Amino acid sequence: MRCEMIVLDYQGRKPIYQQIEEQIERYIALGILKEQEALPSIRELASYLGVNPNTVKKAYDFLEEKKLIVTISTKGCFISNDVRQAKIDKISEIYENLRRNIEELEQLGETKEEIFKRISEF
Amino acid sequence: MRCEMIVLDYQGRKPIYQQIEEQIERYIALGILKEQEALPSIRELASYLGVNPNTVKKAYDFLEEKKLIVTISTKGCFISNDVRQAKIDKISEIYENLRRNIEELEQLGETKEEIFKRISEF
Amino acid sequence: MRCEMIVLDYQGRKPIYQQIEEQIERYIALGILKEQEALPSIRELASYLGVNPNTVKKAYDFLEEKKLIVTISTKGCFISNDVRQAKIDKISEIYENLRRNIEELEQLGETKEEIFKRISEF
Amino acid sequence: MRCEMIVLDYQGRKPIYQQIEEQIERYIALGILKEQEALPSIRELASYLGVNPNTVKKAYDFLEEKKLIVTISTKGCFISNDVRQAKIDKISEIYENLRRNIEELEQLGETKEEIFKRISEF
DNA sequence: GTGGTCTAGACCACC
DNA sequence: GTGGTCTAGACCACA
Repeated sequence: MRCEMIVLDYQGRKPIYQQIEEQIERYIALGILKEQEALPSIRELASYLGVNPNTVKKAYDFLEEKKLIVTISTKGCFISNDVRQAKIDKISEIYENLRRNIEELEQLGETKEEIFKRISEF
Repeated sequence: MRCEMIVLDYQGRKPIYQQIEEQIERYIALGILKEQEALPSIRELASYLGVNPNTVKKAYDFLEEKKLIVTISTKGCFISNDVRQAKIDKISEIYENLRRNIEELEQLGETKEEIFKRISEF
Repeated sequence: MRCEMIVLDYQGRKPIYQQIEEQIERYIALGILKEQEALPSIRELASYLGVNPNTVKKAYDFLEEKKLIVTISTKGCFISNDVRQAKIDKISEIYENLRRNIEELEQLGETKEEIFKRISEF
Repeated sequence: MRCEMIVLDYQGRKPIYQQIEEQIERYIALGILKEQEALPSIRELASYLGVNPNTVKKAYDFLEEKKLIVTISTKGCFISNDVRQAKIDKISEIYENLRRNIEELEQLGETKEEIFKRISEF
């Protein structure tokens, strides 16, 4: 992974570590980051982004907890061997989002027909 | 508006003032709160919810900024005269959300057909 | 004076009594309200505007203090016999405003020439 | 920005947060505060001025709303990247003021000639 | 009674 | 260290 793939928004409420975490997670789900691929080292990414190494560490820790990456001492961090589940989870998550949005539109008076029409125009 | 219409979740990361704000916004969008209708006074709602008046005031301030309510000093706070635009904006916002979600699903390899199928099952 | 000549803005920070006071003062300076002319009674104006009589009373009191109106018990309130001074004061006040505005424009980098040009285009 | 640049008037009706807000806005318009420049931290300014941190925060919040400053959580508050529009708006606002003042003077019987004469004497 | 302002402090997450 | 949120109260002008 190249450092430039991470873009931070310093305004807004989302913590930096979470932005890093989510962007890497997204790249994995999209297949842009391949299994076993190396990630930049904590200090390299931190230095590139101009943030504290602890912040990058925190992001990597969360990703490791989700089994999306593995840390190999003295070698660095790598995308896990198997990230299929991650992809499936991400898809479910988005569908759940979709469901909630449509529910809300209905409560706001939009009919199922109108909603489908708009969606098919995307 | 009756105080009981607001329900707080003291756990979770969402600030209290934002919970109040979002619930009132939602009631307005749904038409449950009518134009010109009075809101509970800051003190009354704060005391009912067991929170500080400043917290309620902050919620009301944000709603006023969005032109959803007007506050008349020494009289109280009221739903705005014309709340149609707010409803339209809310609907657009959700559709935009929907669009982004579907786009992302496609990037994750889901076909339009699969997506439509899932949606119609909701 | 007719009650409809007073128009209130319930939003905004300016107190009601002060809005009433300033509008009457302005009408006097402009010569729309003539010397010796009768004002509406406190309760009449209050009832028309939908405000508390105390609020109108406060406005009238301030005007009386400035010698712009006189209260004659059991008869009502009238514009004073001589309001020339009021007019002169008002003009001075506006010129002072003008002076401060131009000073500020100069500090913002506008030259005297530019300012004069803009003003003559009004 | 140095704290000493803010001077408060504890008498008078103008709220403290608004005094802070207006002075900073003014320094920005005058170019004394440069784009991207750091502001004093909320705590630092509050402590220097002897006011509550919330009061300073309120001023900063309003400035952020006007897009004059940006706040980066855990880093501090900074003048925005592009502040030109703010300056242009400020100038327009003052010219509009000027226009209304002159209009009013004319209604009070002053001729354009008299007005110009007085202005050129400033 | 109402909202507007402010204090003196607390605790939190983040960096 | 920073800003974000919140408390528990105060006092004020206004109506």
